[in-house]
Amino acid sequence: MNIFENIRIIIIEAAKSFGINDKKILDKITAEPPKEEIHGDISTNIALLSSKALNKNPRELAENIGMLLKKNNYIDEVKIAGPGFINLFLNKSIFYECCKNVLDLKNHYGKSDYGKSALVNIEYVSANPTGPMHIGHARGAVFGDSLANLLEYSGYNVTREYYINDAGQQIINLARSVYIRYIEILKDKEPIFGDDLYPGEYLIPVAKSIIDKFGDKFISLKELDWIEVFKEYSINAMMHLIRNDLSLINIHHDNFVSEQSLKSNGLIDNVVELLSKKNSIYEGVLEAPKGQKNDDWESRPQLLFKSTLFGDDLDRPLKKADNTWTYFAADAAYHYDKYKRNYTSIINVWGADHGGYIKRIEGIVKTVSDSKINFDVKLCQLVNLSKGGKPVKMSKRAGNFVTMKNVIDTVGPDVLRFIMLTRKNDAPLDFDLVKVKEQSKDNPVYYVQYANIRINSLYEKAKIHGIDLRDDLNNINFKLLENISEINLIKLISKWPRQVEAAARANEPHRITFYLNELAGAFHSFWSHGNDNPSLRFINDSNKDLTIARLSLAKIVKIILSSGLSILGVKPAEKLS
RNA sequence: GACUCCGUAGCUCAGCUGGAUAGAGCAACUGCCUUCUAAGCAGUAGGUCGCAGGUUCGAAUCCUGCCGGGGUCGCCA
Repeated sequence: MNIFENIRIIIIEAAKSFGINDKKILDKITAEPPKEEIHGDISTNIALLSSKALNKNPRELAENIGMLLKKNNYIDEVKIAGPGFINLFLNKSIFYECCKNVLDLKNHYGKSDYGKSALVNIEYVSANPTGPMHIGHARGAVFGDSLANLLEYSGYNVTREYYINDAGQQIINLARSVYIRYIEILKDKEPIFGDDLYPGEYLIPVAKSIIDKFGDKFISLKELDWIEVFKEYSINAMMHLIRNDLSLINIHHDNFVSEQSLKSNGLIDNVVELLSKKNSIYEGVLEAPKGQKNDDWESRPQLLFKSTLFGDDLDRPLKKADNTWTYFAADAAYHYDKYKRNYTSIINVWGADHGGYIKRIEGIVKTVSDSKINFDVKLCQLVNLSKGGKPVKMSKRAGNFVTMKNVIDTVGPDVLRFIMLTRKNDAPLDFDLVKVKEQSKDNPVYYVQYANIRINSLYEKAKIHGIDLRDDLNNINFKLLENISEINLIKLISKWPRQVEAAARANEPHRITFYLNELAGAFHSFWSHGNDNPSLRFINDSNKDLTIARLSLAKIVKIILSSGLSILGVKPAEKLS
């Protein structure tokens, strides 16, 4: 039950009876909570939107529509304000019905069929298989996974996908790095790594596993003869490592797509053929890059995609000088493949450093789909890691970068996931390894979790009074909840479904975090009133009906906390640690 | 130089895809512990929404141009 949607339907009916049938206007009619409480529970812009079409003064029209709306049982009072807003003051009964609805639906309250089972593909993480995940990867991973949860919760059919960059130079470098470790072990030789290689010790076990299987047969062979074996073993080992890291924060992709497989199964040829048919590629010569000296720039005709048609500053090459495909060509094939798999929406979660890459891929998606599918790229900004206020410096060259696993070992998976969603994706995020573990109201994780812990303690207290909140209670009289703090809490509860929908529409899971913070705040607020005024405590020995109503309210909060946290991928804390 | 994100209270940030007198939390100040856990709550104060135009009934939000900050800009992946 979404009371805002219910009231909106009533308003639309009213609009129709005033002769407003233009779908464009009807679709724009809002029923939303006003910023200020004194303006009522729901505000609608219907009069402002339709005054022109009806050729009437908006305030006068608002008066007339308002009189009609007032006849509805759920609407106690109607006030016209400003240029022609209609403010509705709802009868409390609708909010009490909403409470009952939550208890009936339990963790289904807030779920919707908003997405109408549309197929959505979310590609996230896609870390290069050259080493363990570091803390920067974690943000995109958590964001993407929570977005997937959010969209599933909102009725979409979601595929969680990982694109494995298992081709190209970096994989050769990876294989060479493992070979150096191989030689190190077999010949007891000090390893020397070039600039592009990977000196991390995590490659030693990979070399060992190759020795276990093949012995020392590669020592005397030329690179050409060992490189493929080393590539395969290294990629498999690194993907195993990454999947293991991901499972620590409960991330499991449905589908892994290999860049190499796109190259070998001819999909690139297919997409190039299609782009050619659509007249989107040509043989051309790019200008030398501006603003930087041309060290080895060579002007030559090459196969280009017309990405400038989509706002890119250059048309982008599909083939390198050695006649092999570029990374972009493979990625074009990858997105063509997604299109062919019938997704209606494609969402990519990338690091902010890939911002310049959006337009060319958007161009590909638009071209191959004739602009028929939704395409959205969510960029995640940097994570500034610190420890007790001191920045943690990371340098890959020195090899002292902080891995995601390090952080999980320090703060736990739930804290990591929660904190990663305390900022919107395009804002930088501060992550302090000490602060996130503080048990104080400054720490949003504990603020929210503590609400759940308090409710758990209520469950225990209730048992002593012979009430088992795990059961479905009958005859709950929500009307007894009349205190302003209770009403505020109930009103916030009634907003949950529309918050979920707004978050899903914007692809912004952080809104769930902010809502939960607000919900926890409203709960703490009421709880504390019990300190000042014993008659406002949840458990009231002299009034069992009131006690049951209040405990049910607590149960409702627990249900929503649990739903919200499950979208974030965080387990509710059951007690203080 | 181009592209992109950001600029909102002293600090950290929200702001429901255009709504009303712009909101939280820190920090500051004032109260609240014989308690269902004070790991919390109530209250006070704090603003030219970077600047200037434009679009309309109405702009923090959309458009244009500046100013300031971050990021990106390979035949790398």
